[in-house]
Amino acid sequence: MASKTKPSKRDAILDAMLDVVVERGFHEAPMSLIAERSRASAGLIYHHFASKEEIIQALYERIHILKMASLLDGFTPEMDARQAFVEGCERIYLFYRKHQKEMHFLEQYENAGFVCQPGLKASDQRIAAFAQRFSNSSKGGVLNEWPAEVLEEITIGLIERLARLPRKLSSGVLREIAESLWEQVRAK
Amino acid sequence: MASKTKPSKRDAILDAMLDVVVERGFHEAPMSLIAERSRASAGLIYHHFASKEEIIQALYERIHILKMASLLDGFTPEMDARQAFVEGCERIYLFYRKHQKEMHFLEQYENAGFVCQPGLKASDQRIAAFAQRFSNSSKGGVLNEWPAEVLEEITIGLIERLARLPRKLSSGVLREIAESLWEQVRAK
Amino acid sequence: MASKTKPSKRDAILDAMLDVVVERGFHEAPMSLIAERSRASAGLIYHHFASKEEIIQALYERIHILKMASLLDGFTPEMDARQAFVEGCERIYLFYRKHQKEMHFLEQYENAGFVCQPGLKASDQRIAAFAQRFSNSSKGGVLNEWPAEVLEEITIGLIERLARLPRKLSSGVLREIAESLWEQVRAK
Amino acid sequence: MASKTKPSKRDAILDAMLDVVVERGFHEAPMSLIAERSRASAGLIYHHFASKEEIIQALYERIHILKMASLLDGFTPEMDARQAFVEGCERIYLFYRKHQKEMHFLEQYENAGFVCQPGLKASDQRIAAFAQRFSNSSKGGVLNEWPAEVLEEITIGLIERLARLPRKLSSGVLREIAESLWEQVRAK
DNA sequence: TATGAATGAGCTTTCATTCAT
DNA sequence: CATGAATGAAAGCTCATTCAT
Repeated sequence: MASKTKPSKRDAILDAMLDVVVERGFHEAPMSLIAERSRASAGLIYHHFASKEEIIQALYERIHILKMASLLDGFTPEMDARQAFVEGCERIYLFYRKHQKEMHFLEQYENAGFVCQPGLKASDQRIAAFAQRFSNSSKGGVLNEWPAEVLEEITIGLIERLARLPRKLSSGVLREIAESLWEQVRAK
Repeated sequence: MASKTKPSKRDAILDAMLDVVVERGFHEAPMSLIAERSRASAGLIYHHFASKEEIIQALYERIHILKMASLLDGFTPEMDARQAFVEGCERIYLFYRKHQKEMHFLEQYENAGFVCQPGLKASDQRIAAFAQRFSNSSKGGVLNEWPAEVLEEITIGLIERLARLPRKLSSGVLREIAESLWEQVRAK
Repeated sequence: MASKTKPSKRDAILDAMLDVVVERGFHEAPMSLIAERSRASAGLIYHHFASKEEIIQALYERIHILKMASLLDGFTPEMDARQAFVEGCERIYLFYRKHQKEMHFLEQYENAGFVCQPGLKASDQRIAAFAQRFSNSSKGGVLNEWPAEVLEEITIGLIERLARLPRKLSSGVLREIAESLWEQVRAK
Repeated sequence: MASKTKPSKRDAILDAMLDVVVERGFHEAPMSLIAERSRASAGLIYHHFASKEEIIQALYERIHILKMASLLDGFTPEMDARQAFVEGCERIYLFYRKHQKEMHFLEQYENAGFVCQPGLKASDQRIAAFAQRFSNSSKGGVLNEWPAEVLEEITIGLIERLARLPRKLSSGVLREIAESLWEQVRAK
């Protein structure tokens, strides 16, 4: 299972799962509802996926890949660090606004005790380049000496949280925030 | 008797629910397990609570109150703004470290589509004083003109995220971060 | 149990059971509701009665005795048969109107598969006299030769049904019916 | 296949419910027993019906329709009133004898506080013709001036009761009774 | 007599999953 | 690829009953 089939139904099932989990939570996401929403019969769902768990994992993978692609999108190691950072923040913010459901799903997935499959992280060498650039200056990066997890929370993590707020930030305020964050985390 | 102020099964049930939800997520939190962990029979649980949902709401309330109390703890309107902010960040961080389970529960609760009942917010006039102080300078507060939700995410929200990281921050780094945040959000 | 105690609570429990069963049926008559309605605690109910079943049986007995007393009330073997019959019908009709709840309970009790305790029937020799009088003429009674059960249904049984109708019959119509019944069942 | 017109589990479930309720009453009719008797799993029952209540309502409907059909069976407005009445009584009696379980169910259903849903009464214009014929003479019917509910109880209602007696009436006695009832209720 | 917390078997119902068609 | 009737273990919950106080 989980192989590449005619996209339509398989994707419809993933879409339905995404909608239902975001609307109602992992609890209260019965397969019968997934079937109804995706207009697929119970049998067909189990033709595409071995179990409910597998649907969730497949959805997680789909979203994770999407997210990573967006993170790297437009980034090249040659860019000016400040510019890369500020523009990156703006790009990520817009991406998250466009994919609020997906990000909400991720949040729940990570909180609800699902085990993130290995093999997804660092699947790309571009990620390594990105991570290297945005690391502590002592490790050759452009950021200050706070722990890496802190830096991640204070930048991408924060942008993610801001994107989940109901109100959309104006591009002016967004840029101000991004620049302020840069001042906060850049190596001095 | 007469000594221990009712450790009461009610609390044991709430404790069990907290543990189970944090360990396994809202899905995978069957009542039978809550019963076992709290050493209460199914019947007794429903003697104290009308439904599983109600247990979760009661737990949410208990935690919310705890959190609010800690937020305000040690705060007086007479304090210097900077000092109140920095010390507040440190206090909140330590509180969150001490109550990681509770905070993990809150996270899940808010993400999983539960409706926070009203009547919990602004239960105290001290909260109003606190909120007034840490509002935009145009509203008489000590902070800059970013939207209130942004300011909340960038301060308390961020501290909460940092506290959820596995590694504990040293008090030095914590203070550095708190001071940096203050520079970021104070009215200029 | 089931002994004579201070009447108040014991009767309150029986009254509550009567009300609840009539309102909601034997199914949907939980002890918790009986407790609430009778303002007695669960413990107290079980002080008075050994089980739920016993409450129902005690209630049945109470009602049965009441019914039998009313049936015989005013009847003497010396009366003219026709007069005894017609007046009896009227008296029974009025009794049933006054005790609609009790009669509704009886109906359910008999239909729902409860086993009527023996020892209640023919507890009185007056009942025997009554039954003898209103039997087939071939057995020395004043009625025609239809089977006894038929005669019972066509007389007392019918009056009972009429009393259960929402609308109260005028005394004129009631008397007409009673007289018509007499013509139908008397020995010719 | 292609021969038996879906003896379908749905009907087996209704049959099982009928048997169990008649044998043991609405209380004491657990779904587990219905499942066992109908040889359907719990899940399948809830695949066909939304709830236990719905099974009972569906059964009530099935029986009600059966009953109405039998009432009208063989009746035409052209028939002589007396003949229609007497033959009708005989037919109904035999029908009730043949469907004692169904009638017992109806009795319990109506007594136990279930709400008969509308939409079942007067579903047929033949019922209207029947009701018109057997109404008070002042309304164009062939019966006397007693209230309609009284006339119903004294005729169909009574026949129903007689059919519920253990002993079967001989056709001679039955005819005698039917003729006697006709004398009682016909317009004079 | 009186309470009500506590029990636990059993209730109705749900739901992930299977399989004959 | 597609259906949906069917399964059965387990879920949330109820309720008659007990017992320490």
